[in-house]
Amino acid sequence: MAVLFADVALPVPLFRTFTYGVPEEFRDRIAPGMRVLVPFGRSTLSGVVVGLTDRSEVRGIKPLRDLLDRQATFTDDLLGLTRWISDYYLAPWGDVLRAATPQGLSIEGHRTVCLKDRAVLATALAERLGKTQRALLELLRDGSTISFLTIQNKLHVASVASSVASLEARGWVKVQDTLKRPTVSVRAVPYVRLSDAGRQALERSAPERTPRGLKTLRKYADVLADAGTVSLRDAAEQTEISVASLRTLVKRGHLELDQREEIRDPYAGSDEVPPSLTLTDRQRAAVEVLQSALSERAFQPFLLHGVTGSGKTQVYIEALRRALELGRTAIVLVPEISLTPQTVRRFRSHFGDDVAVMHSQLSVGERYDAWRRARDGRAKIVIGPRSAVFAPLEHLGLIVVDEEHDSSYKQYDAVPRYQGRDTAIVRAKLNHAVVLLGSATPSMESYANAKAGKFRLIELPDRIDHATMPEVKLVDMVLERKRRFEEVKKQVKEKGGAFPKTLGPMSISLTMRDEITKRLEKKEGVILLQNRRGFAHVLECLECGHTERCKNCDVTMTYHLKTHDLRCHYCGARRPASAKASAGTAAAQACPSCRVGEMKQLSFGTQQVHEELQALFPQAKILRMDRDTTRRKGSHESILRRFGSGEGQILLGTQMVAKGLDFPHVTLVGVVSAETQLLLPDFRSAETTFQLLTQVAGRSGRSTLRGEVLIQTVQPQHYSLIHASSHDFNSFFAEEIRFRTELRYPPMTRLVLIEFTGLQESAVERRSQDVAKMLRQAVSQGEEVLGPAEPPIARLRNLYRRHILIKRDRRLDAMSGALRELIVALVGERQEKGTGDVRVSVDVDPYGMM
DNA sequence: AGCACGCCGACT
DNA sequence: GTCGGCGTGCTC
Repeated sequence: MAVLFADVALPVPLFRTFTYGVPEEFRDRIAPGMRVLVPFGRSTLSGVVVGLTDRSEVRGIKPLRDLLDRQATFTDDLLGLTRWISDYYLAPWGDVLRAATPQGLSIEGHRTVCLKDRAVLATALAERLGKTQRALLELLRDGSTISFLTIQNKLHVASVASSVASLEARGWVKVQDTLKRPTVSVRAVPYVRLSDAGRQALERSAPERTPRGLKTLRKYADVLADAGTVSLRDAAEQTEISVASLRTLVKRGHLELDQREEIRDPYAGSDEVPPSLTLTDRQRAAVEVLQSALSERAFQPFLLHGVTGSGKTQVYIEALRRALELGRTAIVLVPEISLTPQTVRRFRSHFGDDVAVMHSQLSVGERYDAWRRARDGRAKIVIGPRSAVFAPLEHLGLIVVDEEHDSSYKQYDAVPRYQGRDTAIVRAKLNHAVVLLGSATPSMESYANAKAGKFRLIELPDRIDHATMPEVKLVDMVLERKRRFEEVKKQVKEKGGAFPKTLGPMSISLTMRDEITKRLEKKEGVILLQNRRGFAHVLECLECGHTERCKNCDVTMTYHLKTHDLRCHYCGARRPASAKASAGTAAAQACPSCRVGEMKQLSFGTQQVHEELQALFPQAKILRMDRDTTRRKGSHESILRRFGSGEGQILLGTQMVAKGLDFPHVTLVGVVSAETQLLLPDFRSAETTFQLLTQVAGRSGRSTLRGEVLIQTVQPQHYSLIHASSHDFNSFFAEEIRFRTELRYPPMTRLVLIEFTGLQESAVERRSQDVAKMLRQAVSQGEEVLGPAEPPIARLRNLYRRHILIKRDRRLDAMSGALRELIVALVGERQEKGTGDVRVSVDVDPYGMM
């Protein structure tokens, strides 16, 4: 076949490819998967060749401008995979390919303007000009060349193109197309460390009386205590001292500087001797099954359900070893939050430089190098978060998805909104590879698949070290409040004085307080989980713990302060906040269930819990770990190190403390409020609650010391809590799947969420109503349209929001027909930012629907 | 998405 | 009479 035409996918919101002519010079080496530079309208874009042909019907074909690769960036299987994502998640293929392109390779085209001749400036400015044009000339006055984008930002105009065109037509300015090729190269970077002189200077002055001149140095030394040599940039970032100030310290001789070649693999050289693997019988059996699947070289999906501490990672490692022995490569997907140096070290200790790590926190150069190592076959295992599913490995034999239930596998905030785990399964299918999903708390989707025989189920029901599962107790906060009340009453009686208006902070119950006290006395560690994601407003009865749920959707209803009503954000149903809402008094609302208690809005912040704890245990050192305290690089590890070394007795944190931590001295894990998760207005709230509690419970008693877990809740009778406390996944699954079936939620159905946002609420409402009407006309058997409804966060970043939810029967194939056409049209619609405009986005298989 | 084309108000 | 507002349509 004579290669004359190339079909190119471009990053534009169009569900089609474009055909370009292939110039003579490229014909012998162009191949699908290569990136090319093509003229598109007035601009130049970088796209990907997805097909080559010798004939084309298309008229007005332009030749492509340049071939950007010697070796295809995308292998055939990645073209197929991205194509599938494009079809399934309704995202333009070009957008998917861009998301799969390593950052070091993406080429951005810029159009720039400069004065044609400085002499004409005076002439030009003398003419009558529009204000944009005049401002533009002023910017160019000094002869500089500026990109369109920069001009638009500086002049605060939406588009500068017409003004430029007008100036260009009169011959005053010159327009150029420039392409910024990323320059990824080896470069030297400055490193700093404390000099002897600096160390001595610090030793001479007592820490508490540091002279002003040494304050900065002291801060440096404190923050980077045992870090040794760090790059200047990292040092500045971690100490929050400016680079300039650090350089001053260098000048004074307190710090030393040296140049090093930039280390592109930040994990290199950290290899340790691999801990010897002695597999339990269960683990060995699991590996055997995987081994035989690997040698069959056929697509086979597995679900590895192993309780916390059952040694899933060892199974992964053994399976990886077998895959490599068979001459195949592998991908290990881990949740973003778990991709710590610790995790990486674990794999590197076994596979050394065969491992490449892809991580969003790596620099562009590091990421590019990891990508290239995989592409060239120098790395055989790629570890990374969701996006590592695009690792350019050939001979792919195994994909491991650790913590497969983790919601971070779903991209929700950008196109393509793909599910990394599901994409991994498809990739494995395309490559005749084995995919291994692992979790202590499998997602409903995966476990249902296993039960249906679509996945092969491997169970690891025992903890590896014969440690017993911790004892989990539910603390009934309604009872605790009564206890507290009685206690206060007693105090008032004994000591006299007025009865306090409030009972004070109540996030730590008496039971919890007593248990923490015991641990502090025994010098054992305590981990407290304070999940603060409960930002949706929920009303709860202080007496019986009752919350209002939607009759159609059985999700928690969200309280709206302004209108004083409760709304369901799935179907849009609303009703007054309280049946007998008191007319005059805004405060007291009686509970419709027990008729006694008051419905109150719940909220506990991390800060508040921290203060309360500190007041209860003034002598204890409490370490906080949440997004605020771990923002800086390395602070995550530093907090954990301090806790591990016994410097802090209580570790208080968000979800972060639930995952993978292993501290033998921890014998108590406390959950401040199970409700923050459970009451989220989301059909998955029971599932995520079960998962979170099981994960966090696994942190307790990781050694010979028996662990205990206390979960504070106002609904101790809730099945997700009961089954979490008895470590009974199967019962939880059975109960939850019944609920999902009854109310038609995944995995029994598939969802598509359509979101409308805009500055004008009326416009958003109108548009969503119109679309809902059209969708209702387009649906067929087994499909239903819910909404539009106001989401719990009804206004976000100044934009009003509405949601439409489409439920489709699970047995239906991928969307097709009128419904699909309609939604594709929505995605391809112009998305302007004007006042009256409404943006539409589509999310297939959505996760959070807040 | 960009960008051009094209039709209407307000400023020289 | 032009400048520039954004509605509509196209990009191989």
